[in-house]
Amino acid sequence: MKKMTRGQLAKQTGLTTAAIRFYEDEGLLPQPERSESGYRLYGDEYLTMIQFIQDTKALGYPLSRIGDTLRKLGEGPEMDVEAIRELVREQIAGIEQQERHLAEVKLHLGRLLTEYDDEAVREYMRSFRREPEEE
Amino acid sequence: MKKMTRGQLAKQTGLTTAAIRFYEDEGLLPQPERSESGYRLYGDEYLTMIQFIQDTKALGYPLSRIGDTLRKLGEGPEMDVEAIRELVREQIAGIEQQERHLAEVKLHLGRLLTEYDDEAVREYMRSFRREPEEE
DNA sequence: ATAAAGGTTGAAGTATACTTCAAGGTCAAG
DNA sequence: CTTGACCTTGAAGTATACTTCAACCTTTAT
Repeated sequence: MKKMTRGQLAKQTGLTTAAIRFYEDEGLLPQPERSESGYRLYGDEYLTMIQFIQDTKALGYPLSRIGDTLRKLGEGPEMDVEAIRELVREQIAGIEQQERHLAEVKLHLGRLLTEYDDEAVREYMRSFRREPEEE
Repeated sequence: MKKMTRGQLAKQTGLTTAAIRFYEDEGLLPQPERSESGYRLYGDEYLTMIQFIQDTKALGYPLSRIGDTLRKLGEGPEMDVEAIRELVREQIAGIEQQERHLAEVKLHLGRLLTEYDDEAVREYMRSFRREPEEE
């Protein structure tokens, strides 16, 4: 398998080299192999891990938590498969909660476009303004 | 209409009083009316605005952008209704993109639970580990 | 063989979103 | 009429997630 330098990995993933370095420093990514001269050599497993980081970040999880999960996933064959499934289930539950929230907000906004006329939109706008001050 | 103090508004919205102050300082919320003694008095329109901030923040928008939108919404009756509809459409498009992304990630994770057996899960775990280094 | 492009390190800087501190004024209850 | 909860302000501090700087070494192309 061909290994990548940090710059190549950055290009593949859309991250900056500095961001990859940061993730390594924070323990989200394990230290990769090095070449004779000290260059880091990243295998394809780094693409998988970074994909996981990007997906999970999009769900709003902090890097600290992502790092925890990622380290558990990498713990090795001695790790309980059921524990992994549980991690995955948690993640899915989080996604579903977010889906419900999005649907709710979307419904609210959508009504402005479909069910209401211009006067209703003006009304909505008024709810964002201070009422006329009566002295 | 009864007005609230900052603490009451905080309780209603789940924010801290310091966060509300911060939003005012940043221009997300307009300066509210004051009592004789200088206490801020918030009307119900602040509940609407803070709900909007919380919804929009959940979509991943930065406060700066939320502030822009919120100020436009509050600009007054002279603002073009079509411009408001356009803002709302943009917001909905953002939600839909996020929904698609969530569905994709969920599908990927879901397959681990339903379609694959323990060996497949182990395989997935292996993709998070460095391959054995051959010298 | 040299120059540009890209790699290495330690360390400091930035942006976002708040929180916490300090020092004081106000209000409602007992 | 004082105590405690809550309000005010300016200013500094914190957490997260990176980015940028400086100084130097390696690889690739001409």
